Amino acid sequence: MPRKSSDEPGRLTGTQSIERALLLLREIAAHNRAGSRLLDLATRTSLQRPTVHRMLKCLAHEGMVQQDADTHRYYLGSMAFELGLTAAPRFNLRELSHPGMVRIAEATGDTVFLTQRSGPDAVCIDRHEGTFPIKTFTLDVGMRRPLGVGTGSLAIVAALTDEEIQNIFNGNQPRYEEYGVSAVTLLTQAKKAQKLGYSMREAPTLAGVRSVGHAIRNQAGTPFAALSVSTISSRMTEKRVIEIAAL
Amino acid sequence: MPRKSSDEPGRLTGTQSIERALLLLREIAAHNRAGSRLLDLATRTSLQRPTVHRMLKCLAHEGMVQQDADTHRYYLGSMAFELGLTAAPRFNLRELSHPGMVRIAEATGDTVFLTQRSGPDAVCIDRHEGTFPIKTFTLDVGMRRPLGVGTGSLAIVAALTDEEIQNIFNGNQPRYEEYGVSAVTLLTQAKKAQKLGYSMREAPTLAGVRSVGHAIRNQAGTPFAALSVSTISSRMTEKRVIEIAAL
DNA sequence: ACAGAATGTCCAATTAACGGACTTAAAGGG
DNA sequence: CCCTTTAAGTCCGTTAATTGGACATTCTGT
Repeated sequence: MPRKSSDEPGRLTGTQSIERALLLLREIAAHNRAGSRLLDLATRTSLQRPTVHRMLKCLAHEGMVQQDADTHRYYLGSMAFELGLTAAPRFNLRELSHPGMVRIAEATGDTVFLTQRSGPDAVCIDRHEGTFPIKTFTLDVGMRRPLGVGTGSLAIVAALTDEEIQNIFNGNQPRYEEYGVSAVTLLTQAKKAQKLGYSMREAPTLAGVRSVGHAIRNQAGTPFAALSVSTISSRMTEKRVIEIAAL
Repeated sequence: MPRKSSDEPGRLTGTQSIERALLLLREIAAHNRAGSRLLDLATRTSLQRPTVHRMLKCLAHEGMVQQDADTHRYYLGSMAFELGLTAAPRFNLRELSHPGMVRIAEATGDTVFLTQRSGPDAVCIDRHEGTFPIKTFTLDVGMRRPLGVGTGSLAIVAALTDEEIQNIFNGNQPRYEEYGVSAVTLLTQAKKAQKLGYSMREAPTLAGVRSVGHAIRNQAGTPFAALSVSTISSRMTEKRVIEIAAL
């Protein structure tokens, strides 16, 4: 029995390799700046090297990923980009949020980020720069990190039910280490955010940078995205909540 | 023996289901405006209905596609969009081409399209409107069609080797019907484009609309993209070639 | 309310994917 | 410069995952 843990019970069947391929794509996407080596991908996905290699060869052949000829590192390919272009018209959250983001950026002078939940991850899908001369670019558009890592991300988590939070934190546990956080500290921060109604934290990497995030819910009430603001000092935290509520 | 034809010889092994899943994604992308029904996808991909259904369920679960709850139609999902955002920074053809597109649009007053090859397909990745009041939007950004359908697309084909052209036309043959063209007429047009150095044709759907396209080659000399211009009348065909050569 | 057509599900047969072991290529260090 | 280490890439017998024929269910139009 090679399957070490039975994982989720609601597992769908007959699609192991597709699931694995998509897992690989997500993992490659999460490290698209620096690229990923074969072994790293195998480790991070808990798949066997030959399996990863075979799948990547196929994905590369189809253009979903591309491999740097010199470094052998893997990146997302042109087909990923093209599919994104095709899918874009149906995902207008960016356009919907844009006026709100501009308003917040103007009111605060700081940079505003739009983050969207994507399964166990959160992806930054837009960024609007403020006028304040010291800019804090803690996120790039397209950046994918495990849910809980990042202020907007944390705001989404905090807005979920306790059961979902547990599931997510359990599932992402091994991945948190890479970002220098632990599931326990995240849980504490999420609890705090639940009380406040918005998430707030000091950037762990850059001292003196503080961010505030607020979740966006759909008609059904489930949070699926978040707006967040990054500043160098701790100015205005309440205002933002009001601003965001206007959306 | 369920495999009816041995297809290409350089077939890679151990990745059947991933190949099929990506085939589905491309097919969904090619009809993302109207969406695709299960049966249509099965027909177009020559896969069995249950197989398609199982794969789509998985892809939907992972967010790569989404199914309209009412119509049951399938569309590209949020994850496709997100992967595209992540991949975008590495694909700067758009930015590189932008000045050239603006220049051509200003010089001609017409709308300019940037088309990129994607395996057996071509995808429109950018569009720049001209000032001329009658606008001919024959292509939307993200639109995916079989190579040969569309003027830019045809320019790419014409710039390939005869062997490749044959392979592509053979492979796409069943798909051309949907677009009201045949491989033989395309071959004639491609030959003509090879002589001219650029592709030109009347839009088959709209009378009085004529387009001109020119392929873009990479360092190795292989064409991977094309610029094309759409006009209502037949004005200026040579100028464009010069303009495009400047890229 | 019914027929036709679509989506969705099940499960035994079989094949396609898996992964342990091996080979080849590239870094790194003495 | 050669030798060690580490990573990438390949092979192939085993077996578990995928396949697809047949059936159930839901929707659509008259």
